[in-house]
Amino acid sequence: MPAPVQKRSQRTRARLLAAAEALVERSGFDALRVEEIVLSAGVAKGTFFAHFADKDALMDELIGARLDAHIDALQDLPPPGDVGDLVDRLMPMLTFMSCERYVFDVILRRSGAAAIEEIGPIARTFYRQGEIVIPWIASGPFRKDVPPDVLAEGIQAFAMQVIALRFCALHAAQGIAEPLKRYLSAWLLAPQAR
Amino acid sequence: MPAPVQKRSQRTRARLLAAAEALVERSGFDALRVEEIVLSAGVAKGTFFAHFADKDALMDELIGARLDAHIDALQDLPPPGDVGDLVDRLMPMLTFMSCERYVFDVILRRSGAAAIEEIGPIARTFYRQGEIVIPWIASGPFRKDVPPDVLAEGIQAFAMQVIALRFCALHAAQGIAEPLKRYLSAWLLAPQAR
DNA sequence: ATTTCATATTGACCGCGGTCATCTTTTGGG
DNA sequence: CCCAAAAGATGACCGCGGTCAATATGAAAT
Repeated sequence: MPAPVQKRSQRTRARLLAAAEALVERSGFDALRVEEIVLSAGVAKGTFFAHFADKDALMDELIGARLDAHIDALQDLPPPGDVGDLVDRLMPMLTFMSCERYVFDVILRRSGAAAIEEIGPIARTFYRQGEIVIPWIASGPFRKDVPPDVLAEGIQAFAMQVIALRFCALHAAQGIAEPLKRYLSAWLLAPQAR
Repeated sequence: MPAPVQKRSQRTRARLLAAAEALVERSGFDALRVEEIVLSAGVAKGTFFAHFADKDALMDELIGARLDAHIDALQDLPPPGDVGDLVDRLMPMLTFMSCERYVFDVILRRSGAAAIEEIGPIARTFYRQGEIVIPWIASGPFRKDVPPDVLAEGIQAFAMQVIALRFCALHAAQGIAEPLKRYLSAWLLAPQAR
């Protein structure tokens, strides 16, 4: 982890990531086992933990990569025309975030930086999402009495809330988009505009 | 767990809870080990899991009890005069929720019901909190263009957001109350009133 | 080439949550 | 009072994440 210097080390790390990716492809994130990864990559167990602080750090990498791809797709779009637009754009990412309970748990644990210097991939995607959404909010048809960065943080808070509720049997029936649109209409629009 | 019938069973369960409580008192929630609990309670390990589905279920019980005490303190109060009042009332509970990272993790996992029939203590406290806060919102000086139950859910979302941010090194410095007041001022007040 | 030292790798081992076949105790019916 | 069935308790065992002293391998210095 602390700056891999030898190229052998880089290859090993790449093999571990590739093996993990393949296993996830086959049976999902929740079923991923460190033992299977090292077996498939042909290295010893200890080697894994020489490259990743713990299993969560690997998940951070894998999940962060997918989130990043979703964020990339949002880049360079014009501001959304209304709340429905906004939610529709976020939906692919939110759907992935809620594809497995375990995935959402990892995201919750990792969405904040563990330390100032070492911000993980997932935490970085939250930051990137802000960078994209804030200008949208600022130039779109949304309330102006609250700073756009605060509104953007609120969007993340409500998104997490909706996903969390989705994992309860009580709320599993309704999807993510509808409740989120309800929340964000209240959050992003000035009363007279609603 | 499925309706304890014999009184011997009830005593064992009570001993387990008492032992766990004592251990938490001494060294906190995070350091709690099932082995220590059963050792201290004088029962076998398997017995523990005959009374609690898993360790989380016990934590649900312990943490839920403390949350309940905080909710009790809110009962029968008049509506808060403003957002600051509201946050001040919630602070004791939020402070407990953020006393340990592990405690917050358990609350996150358990705040939704696992199944319709079996709502855990923590999920129940979230419901209770709603029952108390909704009338406050409805009769207090807050915006009326959004139903009070939606506003109450938003309060919970923002509270979780603020606590989650507190566990990041980047945001640890600022407390919980100030950021929460900022969010809730934007959430609960109509623009012209701010 | 040989030595040397930082860097990588190894795998036996540990901690701890959770399981289950087996044994013990309680209870209700005769 | 006795006995069978249900309820409860037991502890050896397992899965899996994570550790660490020992070992191997690269690369720079002589």
